[in-house]
Amino acid sequence: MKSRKISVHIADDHKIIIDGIIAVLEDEEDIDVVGFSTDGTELINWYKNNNKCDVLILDINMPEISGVDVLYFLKQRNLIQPTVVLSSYDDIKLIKEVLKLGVKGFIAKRCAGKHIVNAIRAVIHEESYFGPSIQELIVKNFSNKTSKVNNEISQDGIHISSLTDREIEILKLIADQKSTREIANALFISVNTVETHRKNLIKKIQVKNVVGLALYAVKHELV
Amino acid sequence: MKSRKISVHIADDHKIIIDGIIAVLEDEEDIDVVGFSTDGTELINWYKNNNKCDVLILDINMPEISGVDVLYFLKQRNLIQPTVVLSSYDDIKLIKEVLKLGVKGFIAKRCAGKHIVNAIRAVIHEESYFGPSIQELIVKNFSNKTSKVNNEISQDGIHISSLTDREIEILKLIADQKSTREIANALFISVNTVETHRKNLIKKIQVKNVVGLALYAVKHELV
DNA sequence: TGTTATATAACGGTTTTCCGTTAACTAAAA
DNA sequence: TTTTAGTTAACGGAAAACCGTTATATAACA
Repeated sequence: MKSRKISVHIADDHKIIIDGIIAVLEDEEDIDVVGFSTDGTELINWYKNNNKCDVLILDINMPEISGVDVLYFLKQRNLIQPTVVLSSYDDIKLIKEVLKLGVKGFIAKRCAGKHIVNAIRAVIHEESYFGPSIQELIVKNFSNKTSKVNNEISQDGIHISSLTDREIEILKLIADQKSTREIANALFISVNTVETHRKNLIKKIQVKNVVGLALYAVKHELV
Repeated sequence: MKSRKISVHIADDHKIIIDGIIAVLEDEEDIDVVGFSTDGTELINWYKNNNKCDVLILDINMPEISGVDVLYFLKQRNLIQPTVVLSSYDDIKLIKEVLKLGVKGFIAKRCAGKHIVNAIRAVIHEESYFGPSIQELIVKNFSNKTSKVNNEISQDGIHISSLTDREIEILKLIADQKSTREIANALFISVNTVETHRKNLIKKIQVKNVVGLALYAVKHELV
């Protein structure tokens, strides 16, 4: 009656995390780590070489080619498969994006290792698994849906989900060292409009200046 | 003839890394993980409660109280002990700083897990252990000591070691969203001087504006 | 003893950011 | 159908950042 082991590929730019996850999974008899990648390019090449696994453990924040980029690559080739996404920070927008890409597992890195095991077992059966902090976030997001306090400050600062798409777009460009004029030209809007957006961002995020915006962008992995 | 196990405490704000290291160390019969902390405050409290371990595995980049802060705390209380420092980025200034604080082990997180085991075995015997990339960096730093190309651009951008202490000090304050006037007041120097430093920083680091400086500061864990 | 690196400071001019406020248009939601 | 959220836009004034350049003092180094 014993079925085949679950094969897992791990992608993370920190080798130490890969080794850690491998070590955690070694204790699980039904799970087998069949490969790993330390950046997005490596992972994509792994797929291009027709390698396969049952579950992909995917870090979002990798240099050059990010985890999200990899997911878009997989979607393009109809290779989307059971995946557990790892992220340093909770970000409801990111969760929504990877959810749309068919990802069912989502875990913050600060969570304990056992959650990875749970997540693997869940996604292999097409079930969803969210780490504890993510669950909270989703619940909060749903309950806030109709409330008017969406833009108010929570105990740990404003959440990125309260920024509009346009604001995030402009925030990214600011964090890319673009001046207001450059942003205006890039988006075909007025300099005044960009200034308004910047002003609103500074107010919403509650920082002092563009430096604060850049730090926020880094923290939420927008750069 | 068999001696006591080496007791280890692990401090890292990513629980998943802690669990990973624990799993890696589980395979080692002579090493025992006796505790862990997910931030600097927790770790300091652990020491305040008179807990002890043979080797401390210490992540540098933790929120609120950083690994370096913890080392200063330990130094103040003459509690400096065999320590392996973990860092996401190589930074010769950081290495020098922790070396001065008595740290003998230094590993980049991108390194494989086995290096941690090697490092633990080294520092417990008062020997030094540097991960592969760190070794390279140290060698490069020594060979560059007398050369004049110290400030030139390497393939992956300028290295933090080419910034002076004062520049790093000012860079930190800029990344802390302080204005030029605020920095001048804080350091009891002229606004003009701070502007000169900022200008030099932008030129040296090859960025466009303060946003670029902030990003650089984050990348090199100065914030 | 020159040479170099570092920290300090000044200055005039330009550009950009910052701040408050107002307002029009649109699409979606109550 | 009003209300709300989001995007767009404008304006005037203050503050800050940016840029090139120059210059002095000091300490360390060759």
